[in-house]
Amino acid sequence: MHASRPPRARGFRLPAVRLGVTGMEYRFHEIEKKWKKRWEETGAHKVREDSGKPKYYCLDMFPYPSGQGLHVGHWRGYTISDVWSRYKKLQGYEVLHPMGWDAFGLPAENYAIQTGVHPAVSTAQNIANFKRQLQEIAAMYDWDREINTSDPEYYRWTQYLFVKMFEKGLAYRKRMPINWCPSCKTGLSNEEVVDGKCDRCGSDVTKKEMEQWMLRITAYADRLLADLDRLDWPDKVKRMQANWIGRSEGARIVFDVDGHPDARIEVFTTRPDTLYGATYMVLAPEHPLVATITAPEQRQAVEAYVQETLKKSAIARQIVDKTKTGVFTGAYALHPLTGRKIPVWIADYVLMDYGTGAIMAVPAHDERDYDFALAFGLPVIRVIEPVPAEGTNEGSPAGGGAALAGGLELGAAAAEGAGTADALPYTGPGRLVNSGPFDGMDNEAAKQAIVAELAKQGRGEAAVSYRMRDWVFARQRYWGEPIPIVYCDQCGTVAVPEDQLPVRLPDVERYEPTGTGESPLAAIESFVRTTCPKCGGPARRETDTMPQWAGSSWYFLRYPDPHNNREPFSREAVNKWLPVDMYVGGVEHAVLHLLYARFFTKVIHDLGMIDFDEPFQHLFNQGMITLNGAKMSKSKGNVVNPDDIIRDYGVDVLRMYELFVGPPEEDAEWNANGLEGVSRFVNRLYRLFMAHAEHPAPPRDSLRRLRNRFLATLNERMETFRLNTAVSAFMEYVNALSAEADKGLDRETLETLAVTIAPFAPYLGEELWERLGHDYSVFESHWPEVDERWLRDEEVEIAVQVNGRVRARLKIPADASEEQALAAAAAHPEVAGWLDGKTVVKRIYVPGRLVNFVVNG
RNA sequence: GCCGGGAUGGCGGAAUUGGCAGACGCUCUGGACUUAAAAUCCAGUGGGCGCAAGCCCGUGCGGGUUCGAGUCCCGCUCUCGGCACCA
Repeated sequence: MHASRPPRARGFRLPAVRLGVTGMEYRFHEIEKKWKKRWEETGAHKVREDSGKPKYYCLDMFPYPSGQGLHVGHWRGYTISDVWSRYKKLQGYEVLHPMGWDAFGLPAENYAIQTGVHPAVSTAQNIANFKRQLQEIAAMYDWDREINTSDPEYYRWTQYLFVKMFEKGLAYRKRMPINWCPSCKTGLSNEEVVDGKCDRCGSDVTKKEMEQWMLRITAYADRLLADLDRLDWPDKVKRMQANWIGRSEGARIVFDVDGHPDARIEVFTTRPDTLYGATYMVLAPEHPLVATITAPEQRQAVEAYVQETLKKSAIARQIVDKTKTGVFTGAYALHPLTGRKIPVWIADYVLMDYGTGAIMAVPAHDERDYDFALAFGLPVIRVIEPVPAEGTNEGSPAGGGAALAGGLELGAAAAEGAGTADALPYTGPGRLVNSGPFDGMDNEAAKQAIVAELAKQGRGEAAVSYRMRDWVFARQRYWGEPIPIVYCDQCGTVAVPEDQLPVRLPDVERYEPTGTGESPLAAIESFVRTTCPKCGGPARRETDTMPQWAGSSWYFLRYPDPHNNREPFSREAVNKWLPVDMYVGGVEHAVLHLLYARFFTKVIHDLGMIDFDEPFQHLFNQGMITLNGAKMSKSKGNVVNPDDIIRDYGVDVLRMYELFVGPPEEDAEWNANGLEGVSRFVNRLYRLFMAHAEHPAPPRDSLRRLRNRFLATLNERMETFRLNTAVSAFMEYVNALSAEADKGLDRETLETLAVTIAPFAPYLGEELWERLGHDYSVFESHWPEVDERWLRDEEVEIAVQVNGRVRARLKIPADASEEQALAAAAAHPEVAGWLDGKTVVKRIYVPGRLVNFVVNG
């Protein structure tokens, strides 16, 4: 808990307290109230489609409106994006900076199960509270464009997009094992399984075979990977997505099964070069061939093992200690090139949903296969021998280029390395042995050669596999978009036609699952029973709903045209505003949301509905705010409520502190003293400004110089997104102006201050701007230009070093020649002492920076 | 295990392409104003030695390159993320 502070009197002091004749107290509550009202009246935050200005789309990741409300950690991202939006507006852009609600989701449904309050009701309440809190931020959201994913007028179009995918074959049904909670009697998504237990009740999660709606995201794997290159995103996020997609190149190889002429085992491998080292095969326990090929005497053991595996959840199967288990099927595969008999096993270290669900095991060159072979006494055949690469000489301190010297050391290095490189399993590069016609071949070349030979015989081909799986798109939950599909005995699986959308979520009495693994919708007869859109005969509705990720996968396309009731968006509006220029949000969505949104965008592009195929040009991940080193959360009891801070310090101070707290992309610890410091600064700025606003002084060079330097510094810090140092720049500038203030401040200094502070502290910016006599909003003005002339000095101070140590500082003309600078430096009395009696062997001059004399003796 | 980020005063953090380490803020100390306090303003605040001028040390640790390294290279330590039987 943060130190609770006594309520401050500052904000509540009512009479205008005059502080001498020069200034007034900064009464933020009055100022906030005044400008809030004015913005409302003038429609200050409405986007003007016809302004003719260049567009800028600055988007926040829209929140799930939880019952917890916002804390100061949430404020950080919203502040960053709003400062950026306002900055862009002052630079002359028409800025779209919208906000909405990712309003479907499990918490509302769980709340309904506990209390019976309809999710629509609790969600509406939460949205009202969130909206109130978000309006406190003073962000320039255009609330006319508010989006709610649980609104039928919105999810109608989510369903529409699903239908389009269904028509394209991108949405399909598949029977597969999913996570299953035997106590809650419901299927669970991976997110709902924590450490192998049900997030709701804590029971051990098992697996259950169920029909699932899937989206064929793997069809886009290549493009999702390749197009990352075009994005201006943090490397970390790109890397996470690339890892998630997990492309690997290799080969698909077909093995015949001895005594089963119809059975063929297909494997995927990245190491076709090790084909001659395959000493056994492994099928995933769920593999369809298991039932076919298992020998009668092994059947009992195999079935027992399969049952045991199915009991484990995917999670439990992964967090085990990796001890290898498995059972021999009694069947033998035939090596595609030698015809050698290879025993076929099943083991849970082979996963059904990666590759082909079967592998050729090469224990000599794969750690997992080696462990398994060791555990079950299977043979190990070495087929790759390490070869000391020529020309490399890692031990040489001189680095590359010393090929001859390296060659001489080669013998010793090879002998030394041989002992370790001989050990199995060996996964490095080398030369083939025990591989028939391929012996002696480099293993990389052998990959090609062996695949070519297999292809010639029709027993294999080059192949690419992805770690990423297709997207399980069905949930057995109430509070989500109904999947718009109807099952007809005559016509089969039929999509609900466009003109019958939305399929509305009906009211239900009970939100608990039905017990059959179906969603609560299955219990509503009036919902389930329908007529087939094709033949008009009796039909049943799909009762599963979409996952929470559905609505957020395209919401950014809706903001440009949020009230369109004929289509999800007009092509023209979306092509005008998209791609999003700046997307601000937490890194926790690095993979799921951002990958799904990219996938949807590409699909929508391929449907011909939009011209671009990447939604977010620039992504920025803000760091979290921590308190006592931990992420803020109500359950941990370490939240700071923004309402309290606003009451005591005002909105502008909180905004500036959210930036000043640290580099925006890094986590930062909340510190009440730091907030106090920012508050002091804002008050100092206000007093300084007010002391001179009535009667500005005539301009003078020292102020011009300060102003232009400040602007140049600020611009640089804005453009590099170092917003914490941008706040520092204001502090430095105000400190410098304070030192000059006894001679007065000119009007341009004051105007610059008012305009540049406005994105950070919009209320204060407006107030100061008005105080200078303007009768229009500061945000209708322009970000000031830098006059380069004032950035140059006639005189610069340089450091004079002797042997790299600073011995004196010296002012010289900025345009001094090297000779002049060196002469002046050598003549400096402090320096002369250090040069006395020494020989100067080298002189370095870095213009505007320093002189260095290298001496010896 | 694999991939990646980070380590700078009492604290949060600044430092263009290698060029005056510690901007800015906090904390603390002293002073001004006040009957007093709060607020505000002024000065100081990395460590050591010194009356002082000043000198020496100092950016996680050990090496290296360079006239010069927080920054570049090699080898470590600790720490924080992500992935984790993906064939």
